[in-house]
Amino acid sequence: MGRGKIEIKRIENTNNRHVTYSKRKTGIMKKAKEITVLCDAKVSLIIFGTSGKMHEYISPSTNLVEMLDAYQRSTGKKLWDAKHENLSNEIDRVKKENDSMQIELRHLKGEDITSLNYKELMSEIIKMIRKTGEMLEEENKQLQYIWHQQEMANMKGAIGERDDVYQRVRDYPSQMPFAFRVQPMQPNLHERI
Amino acid sequence: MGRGKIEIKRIENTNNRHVTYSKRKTGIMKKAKEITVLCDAKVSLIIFGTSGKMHEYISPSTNLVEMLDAYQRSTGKKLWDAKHENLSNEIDRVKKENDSMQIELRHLKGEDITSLNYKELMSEIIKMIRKTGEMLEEENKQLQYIWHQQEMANMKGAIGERDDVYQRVRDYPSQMPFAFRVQPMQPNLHERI
DNA sequence: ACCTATTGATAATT
DNA sequence: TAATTATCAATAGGT
Repeated sequence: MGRGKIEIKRIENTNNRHVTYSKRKTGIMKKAKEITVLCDAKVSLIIFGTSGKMHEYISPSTNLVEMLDAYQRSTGKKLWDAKHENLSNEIDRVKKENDSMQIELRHLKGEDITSLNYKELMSEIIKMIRKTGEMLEEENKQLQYIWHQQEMANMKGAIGERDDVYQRVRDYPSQMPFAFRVQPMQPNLHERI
Repeated sequence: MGRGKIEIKRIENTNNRHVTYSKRKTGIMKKAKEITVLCDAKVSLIIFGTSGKMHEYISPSTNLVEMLDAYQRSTGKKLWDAKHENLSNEIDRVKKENDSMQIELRHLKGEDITSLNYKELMSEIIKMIRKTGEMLEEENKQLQYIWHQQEMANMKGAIGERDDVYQRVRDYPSQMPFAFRVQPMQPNLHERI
């Protein structure tokens, strides 16, 4: 398009190259503006000439950051530098820490396993401890009762009553009168926990 | 440049607009390539049409990130500061979440009250349970031993030995031979917790 | 998509 | 540089 056709290859004559750059730069900018208006397009155009001078055109309906966001969404390419990566990585790291803490919390609260919370769980443990203690206390009472019975028998000096004592032991506790049960030797066991 | 002059304003006919977009997009891309080759220029061209489809051209001698770095150096505008700030804010947010969870965890584990962690606390509880069990088991053994001694005494029918039995009970367990100790009636107590 | 009359861009010249 | 202009390139509208 000019006084003669030209090959598309680097223009070696410096002056010619600069002149052509200037003219074509104007032309491409104009084209960018035109397609923006005519076709509702969004254009980002940045040109650096050999001199290092920069020229840009951005469609008025947008801005460069928005364009680049759209670019990344569209291509999946990441434009960020190392700083950006680092920040993203730190977010990931902290989020993972977060997750594991959340899991630990859930475990402690027992939500995911027993549907009991921490307080309820502790209360269950304490009940179990008390029950264990009571079972052993019952044993003690039983033995103390037997001893007591035996003492009584011995006091009377009547050897013949021994069979009766054995009988009572076998049927304990159903037949043992409540009045004979002794107090536990660790009466305040549960308060100590 | 066509069969008739056109005004540079939005083409309302959708089909015409899309056709024109396609043609002019091709044209501007070609121009970008040409100025790149002819004039040693570096071009970044990104276009989004109304359909949302993206097209780009970057001079082969460079890449988008390099172009944007040059852009920032050239204009002094910072393209990524906004992004960085957003990321930093998210880090802060997540870290705060983290902190409050850590506080909750410490409360649950009782670290702030007893300076024991959860495992240590549980271990203490289990020790206490065992100790409780053992104490009661000792009591049982003691009573069973006494009963056993009394039985022996009764078997012999010797009432005079009674004082001796009382003596042994008072000094228990230091003087009681190990061989006389009976097995606990709840041998697997600790495993049940 | 293709065609082509017509406008637009620009290379060489001044 | 800037203006001119002959020529080539791009494309609007029609098929």
